[in-house]
Amino acid sequence: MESHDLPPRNNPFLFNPLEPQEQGLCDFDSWVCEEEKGSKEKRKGVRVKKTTRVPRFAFQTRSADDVLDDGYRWRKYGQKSVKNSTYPRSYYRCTHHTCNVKKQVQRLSKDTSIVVTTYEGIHNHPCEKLMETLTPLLKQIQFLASL
DNA sequence: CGCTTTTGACCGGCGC
DNA sequence: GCGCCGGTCAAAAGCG
Repeated sequence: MESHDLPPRNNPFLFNPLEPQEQGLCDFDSWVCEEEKGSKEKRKGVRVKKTTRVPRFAFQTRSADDVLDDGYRWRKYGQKSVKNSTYPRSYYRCTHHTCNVKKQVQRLSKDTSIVVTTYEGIHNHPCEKLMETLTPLLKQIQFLASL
């Protein structure tokens, strides 16, 4: 475990990180975006399965910490070791009921200090954690401003 | 006590 | 059809 050259929780709060112009704000070394995963488009006989157009995007960051705090709450639901990688890949899901955003975290075997995070889907709810931390501050600001 | 993580089982797709 | 591979489930353990 070497020292990461990035602070652990320096992620900006991005609601939709698909904006390319936003990437200057974040610490992502690189990022990839796929519009859809067309794997489920296969038609079996009569019925054409609903085209699951799930936006996916991945980025990799240089961090000693596997799970970087992006402001959402994630529940881990699986972990698998993949081929060509000495390290396992972890699967997380957003804990919000109405929100089934998934992400998977994988550490490169080549470079241990790099973590690849792949998001799948877009959050359909505001970031609670941001609001959580912001609300008391806003109240305090309002209180001070009323003096 | 309610949430999380852990971990092996299970399952579906794909190549042979 | 079979076996590998990757993704998910779910039961039990763990933790604040």
